[in-house]
Amino acid sequence: MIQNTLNREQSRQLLKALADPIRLDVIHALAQGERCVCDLTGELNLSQSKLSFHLRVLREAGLLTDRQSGRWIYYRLQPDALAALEAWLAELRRHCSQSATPCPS
Amino acid sequence: MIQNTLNREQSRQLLKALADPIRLDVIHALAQGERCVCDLTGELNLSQSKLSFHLRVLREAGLLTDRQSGRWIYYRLQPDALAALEAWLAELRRHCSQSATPCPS
DNA sequence: TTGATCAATCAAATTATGTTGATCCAAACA
DNA sequence: TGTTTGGATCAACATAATTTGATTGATCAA
Repeated sequence: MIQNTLNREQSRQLLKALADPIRLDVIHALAQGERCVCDLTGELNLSQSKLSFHLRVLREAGLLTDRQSGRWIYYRLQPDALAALEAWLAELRRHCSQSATPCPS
Repeated sequence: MIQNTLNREQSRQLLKALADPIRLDVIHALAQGERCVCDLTGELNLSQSKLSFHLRVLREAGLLTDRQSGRWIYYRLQPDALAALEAWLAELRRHCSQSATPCPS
């Protein structure tokens, strides 16, 4: 996530990745700080392949980054992605309160 | 959307509602201001029942409100819902940069 | 080396979501 | 009234996402 303004497709990817209960559990766990995959499986009580699937979705959306150290892999939240979504939301509500011209127009 | 801090389920509802290309088109259209359903079908080139389905999802998530005037129904964005999501995102990135304690722990 | 462990990946089965066309309801107008 | 129009809803179908269990590759320790 380099730029700060998301296009429609980028924001959709982020939103879709976030819109799942298990992935929100992961996100909340990582909001406390970086964690190893093996710790997450225990903490969230998930099967290994299930967690791995959801981590991949989040990583490919740009919400997480990972680093390897020995045989362990550590994941952390990518704050830029969250900030970009925030900016996108803020932009949306700038003009939205304007009333419609009555139909039939 | 009364309160300002979302729980996990509320944020998931909002995110899920937003995570769809057609619904994002609707959201972007309404970000310009209120619109009548009949205008939206034309503007977004959607069948009536399809648009109605997606409007319902957005409305039930709390992202839109509607008002009736004669036989037309006008939808608008609910800025509080967007603001609540923004706050939720901001909270997530507060502590997320802390490194993990190395495994095995 | 060999065996054990961490984690990614795959195919098959399951579940959840979105689409379509028809039908229904209420408001407006003749 | 009867008819038209805007919009919601429904059931059947189509598509997409998730879960599961098995397999694989890489790292490390014995």
